[in-house]
Amino acid sequence: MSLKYALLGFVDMMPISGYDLKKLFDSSVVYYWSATHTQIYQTLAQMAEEGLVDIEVVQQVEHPNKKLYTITDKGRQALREWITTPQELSIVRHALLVQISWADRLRTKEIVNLLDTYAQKLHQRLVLYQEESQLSPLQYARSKRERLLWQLTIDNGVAVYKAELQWAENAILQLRALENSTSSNLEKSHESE
Amino acid sequence: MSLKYALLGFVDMMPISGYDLKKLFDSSVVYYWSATHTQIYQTLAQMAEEGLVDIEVVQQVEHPNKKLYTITDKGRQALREWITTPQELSIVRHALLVQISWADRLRTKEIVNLLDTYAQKLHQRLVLYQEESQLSPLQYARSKRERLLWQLTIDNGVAVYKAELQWAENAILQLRALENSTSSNLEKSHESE
DNA sequence: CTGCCCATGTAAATGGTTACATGATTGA
DNA sequence: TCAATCATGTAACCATTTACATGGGCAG
Repeated sequence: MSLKYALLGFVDMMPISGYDLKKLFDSSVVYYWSATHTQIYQTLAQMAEEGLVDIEVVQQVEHPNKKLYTITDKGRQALREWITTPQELSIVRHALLVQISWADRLRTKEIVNLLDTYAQKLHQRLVLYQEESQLSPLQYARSKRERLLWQLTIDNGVAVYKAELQWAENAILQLRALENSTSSNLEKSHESE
Repeated sequence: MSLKYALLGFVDMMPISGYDLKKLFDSSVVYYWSATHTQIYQTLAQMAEEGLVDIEVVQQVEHPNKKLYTITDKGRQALREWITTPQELSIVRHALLVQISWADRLRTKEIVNLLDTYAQKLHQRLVLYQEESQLSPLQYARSKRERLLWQLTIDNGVAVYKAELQWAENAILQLRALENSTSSNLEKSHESE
């Protein structure tokens, strides 16, 4: 369960509440994992049971009380151990590709539309990352080395999304080319074979 | 739930059993989704309840009986509708990037090791896809157009994994460069700042 | 006075994996 | 005789999402 260790790393930087962890996870810098507040609160509770973190309740007047989580020695040790354990390649679940593989039922126009919508979303995401990588948490890095590591995680997102974008644009070209070649001597044909 | 429609597309090609669907999903051609047999059997049962598929039990002597699933008109309609519905970008859950982001605790050698192990796995996967794309189910495509679409799903995997590979190799270079620049006038230093 | 921020939680459902179970056939 | 293939399933668990719940402070 990687979420546990994603959280633990932040807790190791500073005592922090579940609420603030959620905000960090929503920032695009932590693009490589996401979680709902429900899951974060529950995972933190579980980590406390396992002795990886300690809880300190901070009384507040103008706001609801908050729980600050602090890493323990056991937590620090568990984190270090997990970090060095090789992980399997992530399992791919790519809804668009499921659609593409059965899209022969659609008109070329519709398929191109699917790909184009996808490309637009990729483009938005890319812009977000490239902007974000200039500002924000990267500056809180405690060493040049840590900043490089954080930059690398963003670079990964940029690299992957750029590859997907190129793929989508190229896919559109190939589909159009096929359409032109097969319906070249027919007016507005919708036949597929 | 994309699994339902991934299954439905195959069922629309030919009457097929859960067992054979599992085999298809395990072939690397369907790289974009995976499922255990448990999940496939249960999803098929659910699809039957919803009236998307019909079940025919085939009695066998030398082997256990099997259930052949056939698509219904309702199923065909549901599939077409889902295919044209734009999906959100997949949620990224990238365990290696969680490790990288907290890896300042490790020696450069250990980080490089992580990246290198990852790169090797990517390489294996890439070889698999590029081999597989020549043989196998691609030949069962019912039209030139369908074959192009299936090829595109494989191309996507190849493109993404190539991008990740380049990223990993580049990351190793950057880490080594940083190490050389910061410990240039120290013998075997392990300091990070 | 509307809606967002602060801050945490419970309950229920969905999606997915792992373990356990059966039992005949076939090839090394 | 050992393991794999054929073929399906249940039960329990883990991971994650969605919906529901509370309640004061603060800005437009």
